[in-house]
Amino acid sequence: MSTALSEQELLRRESLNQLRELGINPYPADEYKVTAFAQDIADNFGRFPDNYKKVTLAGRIMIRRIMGNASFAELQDSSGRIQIYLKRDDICPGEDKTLYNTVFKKLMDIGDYIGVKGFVFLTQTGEISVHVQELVLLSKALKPLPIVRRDEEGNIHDAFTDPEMRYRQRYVDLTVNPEFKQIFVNRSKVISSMRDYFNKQGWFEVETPILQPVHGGAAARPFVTHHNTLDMPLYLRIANELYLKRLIVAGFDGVYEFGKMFRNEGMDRTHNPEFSAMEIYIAYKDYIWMMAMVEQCLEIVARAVHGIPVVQVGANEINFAGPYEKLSMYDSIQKYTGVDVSTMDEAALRRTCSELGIEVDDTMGKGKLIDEIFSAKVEANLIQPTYITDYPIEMTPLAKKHRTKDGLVERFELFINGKEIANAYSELNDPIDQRERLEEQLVLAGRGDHEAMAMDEDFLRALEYGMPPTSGLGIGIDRLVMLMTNQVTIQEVLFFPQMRPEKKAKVGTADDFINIGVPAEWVPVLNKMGFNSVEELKSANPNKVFNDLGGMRKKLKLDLVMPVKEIVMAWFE
RNA sequence: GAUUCCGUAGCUCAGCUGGUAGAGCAUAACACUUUUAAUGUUGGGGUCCUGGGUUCGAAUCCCAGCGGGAUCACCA
Repeated sequence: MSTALSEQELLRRESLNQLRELGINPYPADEYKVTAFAQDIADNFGRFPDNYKKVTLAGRIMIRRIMGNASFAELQDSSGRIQIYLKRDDICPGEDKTLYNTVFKKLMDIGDYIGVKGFVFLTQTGEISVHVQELVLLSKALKPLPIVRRDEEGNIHDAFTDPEMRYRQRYVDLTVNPEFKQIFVNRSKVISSMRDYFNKQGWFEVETPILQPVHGGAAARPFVTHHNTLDMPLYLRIANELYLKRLIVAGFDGVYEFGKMFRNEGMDRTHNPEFSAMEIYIAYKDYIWMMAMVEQCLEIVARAVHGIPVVQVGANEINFAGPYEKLSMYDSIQKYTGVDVSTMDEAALRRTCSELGIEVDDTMGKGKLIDEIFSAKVEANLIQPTYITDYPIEMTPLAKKHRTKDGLVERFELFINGKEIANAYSELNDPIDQRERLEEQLVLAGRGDHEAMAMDEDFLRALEYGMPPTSGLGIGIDRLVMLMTNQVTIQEVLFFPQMRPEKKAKVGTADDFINIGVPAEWVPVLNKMGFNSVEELKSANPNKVFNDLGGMRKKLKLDLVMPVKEIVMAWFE
């Protein structure tokens, strides 16, 4: 798909042609050996000026200030920006001043990648700058970047903030708003510090199927696809829990996986259809042990990102150092509503919900009703890390029955800043109990709960061979990253959040025009004249098009060979 | 899915009770050898999201659609 080109895009394409005519390859293949970075120079030039007498940098031109035979520009590399100083007679020591007068001043643009060699110095106004002695073009940019300007006080003018454009064109966002890169650097630290911690404990990183014949391990609607060779439906995983447990059956003591999960549900600022989760299963442990492990792990993560365990999230200071508060689900409901739901049956729970003003429907079982009360009345109050423990058995088909409390399971969820971050069980390893619990899910599914779990016979078979007592944990990585980077929306912590497809511009491709005989270099001109598809062109008057082509050539000062009339007429046949 | 706000130049945005579209930056030309939101002078650049309707006349009012934001609902 191509779109009609703007004036600036046409000019940049014309500059591209002129560069080639000057014998300059706008997209050279050679390695460019970089020896210095903007941030390092800014940090260390003052102390070690001798180290910067010969530097090579590469990056994009972001600002130009041309003053006759000398110019300043700002070069942006992966680490930051640095000012460069170009003097005509320094980069063009001989008679030929083309490199400065034409290439730099006329044919290069904001956004182009260049390489510079030179020495670092201090300008009269005291700005650390690179005095350029050699300048090369590394890659020509054909689309103009949005211009974001910063003044002396650091105020940002003309900020590029439209969320739609930032998410759809993340490459533009991170180029002109490089401060957002830090979120993704911190995201990487969250994941790598967790992985380091697990590996140090001797746990084993694994990969399990994303395409699953049965979608198990969680309650959610899946994406369905189809495998042609097997001629069967496959589901994108909503969880990997049942596969990781199979690996515990197989004899690994500790297995973990970072991976994408896919849920065909709503999208909002905390939900993306694909999201990242970490699940870990450790043999011979229980959920009490797991709480201590999570405390240790999250403190390490917070320190990896911030250096300290205390993280500012919105108006709250969250302390990730353990131990965290522990509250049973029933106690938490009692604490925040004053109602004791521990002995209620389904009918009593329904009455309680209506008294509390909570909407329910007929498909909801006892477990779901309790969860509704919890979600509505308790969750938002849990700011500091808090373990909610001992859930009703009905809402947790994969957790072991509580060792002492009837009707409950050994489960905790970790809430931080009012959001669920982690979920853990003493895993159910009694195959007969597991079968009954999954059968109860089928009953719920029959009542219309489309999130009830499916039966997985192979998983049950694995349990029948024997799974050691095991504790398992899942952590929502995106939400953890949101906490660690103080972001309110999941889109800000995903490079490429899901968006509706862009509206298709109703224009033909350049190839469509070329196929009817239009020279490639004239296609943008036709677009400029308003012909965005071959059909539009063919419905025009051929003689007028021929005349207008000449007019456009003159108007845009295009250095193109005018096609002869017969060729233009042939476009209309 | 509901409610609500928004969609104008490459970018950020003005545009009143309807009268043929404006600014800053970017861009083009000229000047300028230490500037830094560089500066000065002069230009060019628009499917006012799309499609209907009302009207002598619509960027503006009405309807529908598309896209996005926010809030709510859904979502362990």
